[in-house]
Amino acid sequence: MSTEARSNFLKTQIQSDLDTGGARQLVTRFPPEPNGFLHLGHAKSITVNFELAKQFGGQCHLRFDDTNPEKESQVFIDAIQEDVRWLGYQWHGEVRYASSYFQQLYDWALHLIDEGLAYVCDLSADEAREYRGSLTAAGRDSPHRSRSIETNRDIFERMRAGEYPEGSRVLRAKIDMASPNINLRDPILYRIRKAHHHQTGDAWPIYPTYDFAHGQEDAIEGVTHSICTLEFEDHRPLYEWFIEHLPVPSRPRQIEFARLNTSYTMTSKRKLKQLVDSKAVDGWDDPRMPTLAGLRRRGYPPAAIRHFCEEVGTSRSDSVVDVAMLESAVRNQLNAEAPRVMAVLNPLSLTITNREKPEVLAVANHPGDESMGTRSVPFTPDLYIDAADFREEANKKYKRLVIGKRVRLRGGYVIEADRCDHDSSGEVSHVYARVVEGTLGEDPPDGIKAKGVIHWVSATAGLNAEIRCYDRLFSDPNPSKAEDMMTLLNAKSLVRLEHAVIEPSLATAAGEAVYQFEREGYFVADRYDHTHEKPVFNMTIGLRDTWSDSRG
RNA sequence: UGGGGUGUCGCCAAGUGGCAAGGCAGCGGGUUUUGAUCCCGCCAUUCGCAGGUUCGAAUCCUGCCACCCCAGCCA
Repeated sequence: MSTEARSNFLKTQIQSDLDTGGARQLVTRFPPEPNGFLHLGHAKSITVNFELAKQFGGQCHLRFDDTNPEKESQVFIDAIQEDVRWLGYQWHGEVRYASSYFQQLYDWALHLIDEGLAYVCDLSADEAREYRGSLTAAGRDSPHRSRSIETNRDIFERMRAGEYPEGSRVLRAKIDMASPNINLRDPILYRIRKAHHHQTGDAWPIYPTYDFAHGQEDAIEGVTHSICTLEFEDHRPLYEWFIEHLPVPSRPRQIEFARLNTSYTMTSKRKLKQLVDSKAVDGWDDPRMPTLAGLRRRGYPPAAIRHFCEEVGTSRSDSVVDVAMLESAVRNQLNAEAPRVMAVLNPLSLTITNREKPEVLAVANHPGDESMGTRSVPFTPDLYIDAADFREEANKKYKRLVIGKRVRLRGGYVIEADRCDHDSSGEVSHVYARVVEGTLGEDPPDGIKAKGVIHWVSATAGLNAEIRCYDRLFSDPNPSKAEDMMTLLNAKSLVRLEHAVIEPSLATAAGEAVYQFEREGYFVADRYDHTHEKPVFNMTIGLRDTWSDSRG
């Protein structure tokens, strides 16, 4: 996969700004509000900001945009930092908080009042909405718009002192109630919130709004390029208005890009919460969730997520990226780095009738990377193979074990099946086969080659394991467009296999270690539930499959 | 019907007046002790539509059309 940086409008613009001296060194920032868990969409934003800083030799800050205490908490602050680090990024300097700038923001609000550019408005929320007008009709001036500077200063200072109840008044910028851009119709700068803040405690009874805070936060930190998503485009004139009318230490610039949407996925916080609350999934870090915690538990390597974000590109057009692209990035990464092992998901007993003594085979850990070495795999007379790998009879396209035919046991001998037993319901319950001598690392001496290769595990030395097979959470490519997404849930998004058997080398697997179970897919030792006594693996992603039972 | 955006292969996406990159998906073929990987090949005479300017247009102009965002004291 190419890590070659492809051109995009952000890089072009930044290069131009750097060339013309608009900025000496690039400074970006990832500014989440600590009110929820990070998901794939955030990963895109994180990658964009950190990679840009890396590419241009600049720096990227992590700043919590914590201006609305009622929705925020320390739990999210901690989780977000862990997720950003897990993704592979380290922000420049200390973690920053919008709340650290509350005093400066307050002083700047006073500055606007003194300049006659802000006023206290006593309209209720409902009245304010009515005065704001509509998309097609201009708004009307608030009756409090012409208060004197002295009066505004006095009331605002009392707001700050906590003298008024919530909702009783707000501070507004005096811009233009008739602007076709509704964000410019005297936007609210401060509202009264008698809420305990996770960082500032009870120091403030008033809190700045996003619009009044964000650009100034950027300016304080020397952020040169404030990169956000398209829905903030209409806010840019306001962002610039504050920068122009306030004595800020630098002049940041806002640039917007299209947020990442992925098919078969949904990243609305509200809907994700619905999935958790309704128990459709097992929590915010369920392996089927698009949260970073979920992707992590699923076994998606951070490098794969980064590559995916790079490959998808950054543009300004609304789009829905095929989730197959993400899956491809994951396979790509794992193919290179995951050691190979064998595990039988649906065990079928197979007895080797011409062997009595156990043997130990040395099997390569990676077919294309000798440096990954070999491991010992016990080969005993009693084995398990997957039920799907045996048929009493089959056509020529079936390249697995068939009575009277040969197949190679991966990493071991070629065997030939002789007969099988059936259970009371007629299902095959036991297969009997023979080793074809002289086939360890060699083709059969008689020239009759094996039809294919199947994986296996010693029944006596193998370990029982729980394997959780995951599939896409939704069966529809566009769940977020649906009236009721719950009807679009994939009923088979989780299949628990309680009786899988894994090869003994896996006894020492560490939590979060990812392996390729040969011929099946990539599986990760669950970071919470996996123990050496009771192994639990999650299916990260299956191997690419260009063959299906319908063809054979 | 106000304002702001976006339209290039099934899905992303480069391209910035000189004659359509790349990835994903798909389809052929080869190698293979994973029906994986890997390797080779195929996959837009055409850039939302219609006009115009130009020797030359996806790129410039005009007019349409479609889709997305905005009326929180959320971010």
